[in-house]
Amino acid sequence: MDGFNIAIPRSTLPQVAAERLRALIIEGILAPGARLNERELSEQLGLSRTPLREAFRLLAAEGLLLQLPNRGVQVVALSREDVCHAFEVMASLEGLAGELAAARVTDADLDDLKALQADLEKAHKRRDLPAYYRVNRAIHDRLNAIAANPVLAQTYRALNARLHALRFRSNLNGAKWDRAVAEHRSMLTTLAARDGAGLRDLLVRHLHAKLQAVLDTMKGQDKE
Amino acid sequence: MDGFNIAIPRSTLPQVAAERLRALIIEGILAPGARLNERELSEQLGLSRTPLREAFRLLAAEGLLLQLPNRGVQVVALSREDVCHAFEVMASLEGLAGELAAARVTDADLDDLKALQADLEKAHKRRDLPAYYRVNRAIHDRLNAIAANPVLAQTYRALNARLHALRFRSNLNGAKWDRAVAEHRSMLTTLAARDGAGLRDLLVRHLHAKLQAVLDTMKGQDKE
DNA sequence: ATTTGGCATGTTGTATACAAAATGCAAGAT
DNA sequence: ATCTTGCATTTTGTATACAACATGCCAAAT
Repeated sequence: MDGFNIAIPRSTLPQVAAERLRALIIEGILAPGARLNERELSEQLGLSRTPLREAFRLLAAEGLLLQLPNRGVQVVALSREDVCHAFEVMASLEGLAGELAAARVTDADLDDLKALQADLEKAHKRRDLPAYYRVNRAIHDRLNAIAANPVLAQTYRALNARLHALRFRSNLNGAKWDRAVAEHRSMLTTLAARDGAGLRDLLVRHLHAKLQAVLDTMKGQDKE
Repeated sequence: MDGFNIAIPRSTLPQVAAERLRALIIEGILAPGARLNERELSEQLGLSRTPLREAFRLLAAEGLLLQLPNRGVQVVALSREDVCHAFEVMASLEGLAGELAAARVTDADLDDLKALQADLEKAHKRRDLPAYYRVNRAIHDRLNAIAANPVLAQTYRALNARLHALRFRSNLNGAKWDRAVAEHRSMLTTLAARDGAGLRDLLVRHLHAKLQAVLDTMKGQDKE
C-alpha cells in the first residue's frame, strides 16, 4: 500500500523565483520588453544573483524571457504573428486533448464537467469576467487531466504561460462571449457522445475564435 | 535594405554546455538514469559549476534532465508510457506541420522535397540506415520550415530531443522500413495536392507506426 | 557642428568560497 | 546478528568576489 504520496513537496529556490517572476510577468508588473536588472531584482526578491540567474534560464527555456548575451534578459514582447503561431499550436494541442479525453472520459468525469459548465453559465449570466476566466481555465485543465497525457499537459502549460499575459486582458465583448459559452455547451455534448474527432474540430475552432478576440484587443498596440 | 542578417551569432557558455550535454545524452554516453556530478562534469567540460548549473536548468526545462532538490540532476529514463505520451503529442504537432505546409507549399518546395525523397529511396535501396535517418530528418525539418511556424518548430524540436536518444537505436526491420518509405511517397503526393487534412492524417499514422517500431526495440528493457 | 576615440561606470558572466543537506560507514545498543 | 544513531565525507545550494563586456559621456579633432 503506497497509494499515498506523503513526500513533502520541496522546490528549489530558482523554481520558486521562477514562479514569482512568471506571476509578475503575467500580471503585467514586469512589462513586455522590460529589461531585468539582476542585482536589483535579486535584492527585491531577497536572494542572490546565482539562483535568480537559474530562474532566468528556466523562464527563457519556457519562452517568457529572452536572453541577450552580455546584455541580460528582457520580458518577451509578442508580435501579432507570434500570437497567431502560438495559437495554432495551442489549438492543435487542445484538439489532441479533446480527442484523447473523448476516448477515456468516464461518466463521473462528465458529471464534474457538467457542474463546471453550470458554473460557467452562471458567471456568464452575472457578467462576472474574472469568475468566467477561472471556471473556463478549470474546464480546460479538467479536460487535460482526463486526456491523461503528462507530456501534453506540460507542453500545453508551457505554451499557455506565454499567452496568459495577453488573454488576461482580452475583454470578451457580448457577442463573442455568448458564442464561447455556446461552444462550451456543444463541447460537453460532443464529449458525452465520445466523438473524439468532433471534439477535436470543435476545440480547434474554439481556439481560433479566442485568437480573434485576442487579436482584436491587440489592435493598435503594435509590438515587435 | 536589411534583408541580410549579419549579426555574428554569439552564444553563452551555458547554452554551449547544454548543447554538449544534449549530444552526450542523445549518443547515450550519459546513460538514462545516470546521476551527474557537478564538480566532476564541470572539470571534464572545462568550466565552473555556475554555468554548468544553468545548463542543467535549461535541459531540465526541456525535459532531458530531472532535478531532484539537494540531490542533483539525473538523465531522465523514459518509461514505455512516457514514450507513448510523447509520440501522441509529436504526432499531433507533425500533423499540424503537414496541415500548415499544405496551405503554404510552393512548387519550388515540392521540387526540393522530391529530390530528398529520391535520396531517401536510394538510402533505402542501399540499406544504409544512418543515411536514411539523415535524409528522413531533413525531410521532416523541411516540412516544418514550409509550415513557417517558429513556435511549432521550437516545440517540436524540444520534444524531439527527448526522444532522439531512443529513435537513434530503433532499428527498422525490413517490412516496417518498406512501409515507412511508401508512406513518405504518399505524403509527397498528398502535399502536392495541397490536401492538408489528408497529409495530417498520414503524418499522424506515420508517427504511430514509428512509435510501434520504437516500442518494439524497447521491449524487455523496462525502465521506470 | 559633427564625429570619433577614449575613459568611467554600470551590468553581466564566471569562478570560487562558504553553508546546508545528503550519503555512507562504523560503533554501539538491543 | 540486526538495527539504530552519530559522525565524517561528499555533494549540492547560495552568496560573493573578480573579470569581461556594454554603455554613456566628454573631449578632441576634422
